[in-house]
Amino acid sequence: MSSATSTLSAATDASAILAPTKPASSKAQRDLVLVQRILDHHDERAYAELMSLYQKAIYQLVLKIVHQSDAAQDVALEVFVRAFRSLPTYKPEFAFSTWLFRIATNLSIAHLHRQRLPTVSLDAPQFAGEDTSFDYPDPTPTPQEALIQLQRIERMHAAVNSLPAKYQRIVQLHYFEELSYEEIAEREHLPLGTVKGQLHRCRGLLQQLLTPEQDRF
DNA sequence: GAACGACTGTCCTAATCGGT
DNA sequence: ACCGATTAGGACAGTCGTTC
Repeated sequence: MSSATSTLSAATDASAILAPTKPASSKAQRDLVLVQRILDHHDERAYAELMSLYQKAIYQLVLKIVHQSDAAQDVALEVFVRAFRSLPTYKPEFAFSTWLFRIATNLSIAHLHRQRLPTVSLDAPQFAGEDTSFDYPDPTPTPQEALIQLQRIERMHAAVNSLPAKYQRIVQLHYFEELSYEEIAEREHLPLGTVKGQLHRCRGLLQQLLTPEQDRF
């Protein structure tokens, strides 16, 4: 048994349940028992019971935030997956429901961030009248914008290619293959500080290479 | 000049608190 | 019970001083 599970076991034994800091409601006690059955015996029926108890409420909470039924179903499912995976870290001094709803809220917000939905100020003119429909700008670039973007990318590649070979390598790994500093250090057998320092110098060099003469200083 | 590592800053997730 | 606001903590990126 993990130490986290042990901690929960110790905290949810009879004395802890009977004498918590705040008197637990009957629902909270029922939830604790189910949680304990999952942790101690990997009881799938307890898992299913907890899920059926909160499925509808979690879905409704998520739906309120993400405003899309399909996405709400996905996020609600993710909430249960995340919750049961993190169950050993759950602290029984708080209601299981509070903890679960907190996870649901956070995952819903994270979902919105992933969607990168543009935000609209409540002070925006469209709220002055009765029409509360949103008029989002079309994110698709125009042909001119696409061409400018392409030229920028070509300039960037040319600048990277003019760097010393060892710098090219870590720039390639970090910015094009999106490896973290730690992954680069591991792959290239370099100390982490070296990777950070080299990328720091690379950025300075690239800035010089990409800044036109007349724009400097 | 380059390598290194300590320190600092930023972002994200989870936890907590207080109000309704 | 629910929800918004705030806080804590961890992970990661970035900066800078020291050493070679």
